[in-house]
Amino acid sequence: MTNGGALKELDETDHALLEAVQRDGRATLSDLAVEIRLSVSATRARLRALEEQRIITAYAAHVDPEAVGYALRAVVRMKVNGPLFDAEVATVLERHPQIVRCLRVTGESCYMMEIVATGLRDLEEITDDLAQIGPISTDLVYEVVADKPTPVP
Amino acid sequence: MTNGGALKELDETDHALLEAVQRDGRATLSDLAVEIRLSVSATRARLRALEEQRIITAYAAHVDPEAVGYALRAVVRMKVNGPLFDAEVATVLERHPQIVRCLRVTGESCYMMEIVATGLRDLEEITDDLAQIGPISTDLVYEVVADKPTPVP
DNA sequence: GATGAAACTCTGTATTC
DNA sequence: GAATACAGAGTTTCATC
Repeated sequence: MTNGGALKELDETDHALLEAVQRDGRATLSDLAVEIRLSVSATRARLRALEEQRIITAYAAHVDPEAVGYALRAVVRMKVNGPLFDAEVATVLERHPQIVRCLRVTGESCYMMEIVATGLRDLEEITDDLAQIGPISTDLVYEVVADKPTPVP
Repeated sequence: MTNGGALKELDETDHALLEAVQRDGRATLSDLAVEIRLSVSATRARLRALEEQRIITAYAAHVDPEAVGYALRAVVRMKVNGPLFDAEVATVLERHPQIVRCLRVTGESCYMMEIVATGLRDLEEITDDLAQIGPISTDLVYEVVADKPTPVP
């Protein structure tokens, strides 16, 4: 029987594997095997285990928003008065795929969102929608200074 | 000669390809070819072009921070008085891989950061370091409500 | 965890529309 | 620009040690 969920301690080799596959998600098993100094089959077994334990949650290509036409990136903070605005927020998130990230955080019931937009007009449309839910404050992003993978301690 | 950089209009097929490869970064060319209804060689040509134009910037595995021991996630906003604190910020980013994201934004010369930490003690160590650069405000993240790929318009 | 053989995938080149 | 086809190299998979 396969063990789909049980958490095991991650050893140094697992850490190296996670590090490698975050750096290059398209690396072949053979590449990874060389990197972590294991056979291909052992590498595959470990990678599978990490996937099945949902430690690796996905593999994805990164697309540069600017290169596909989003000249702007903004951070929007939104306060909500009541306790549960999950439904309203979910609706807006579904309506606007350009809200690429949304966090619910402490401090005056805030949501923090990251939005990509083709221009100010485009951004305004989304923020107008958000402002219906609660008071917002919008900051434009000058630069993504860092966007790093999860470190493996 | 190959065309490494020139920007071309992306058509529907390119959009479908970007969408597919963001959803599954490990999909084989054959998989992608089926999905976008093109031959393998045409699919490969388009994927190459997207990579060479730096529209696809990377492929990466996503690792769940919680699953590798980071119980906490925090958003830290930092104000800096002077104009260029890039060097100081770069140093802290290098010293703390747990600062997984850093944006430079409008509004009182702010940096916004996302940090993963094993606990409050761990988080405190990083925020103490940041507080040396400028005044900070820290919010804990209750929930990552959404983390979506770049939409292709 | 390693090995090796079979099946599959990728890459480059050539041909045709 | 795209489809088809072919071959060699590389990769994955699985049974076996």
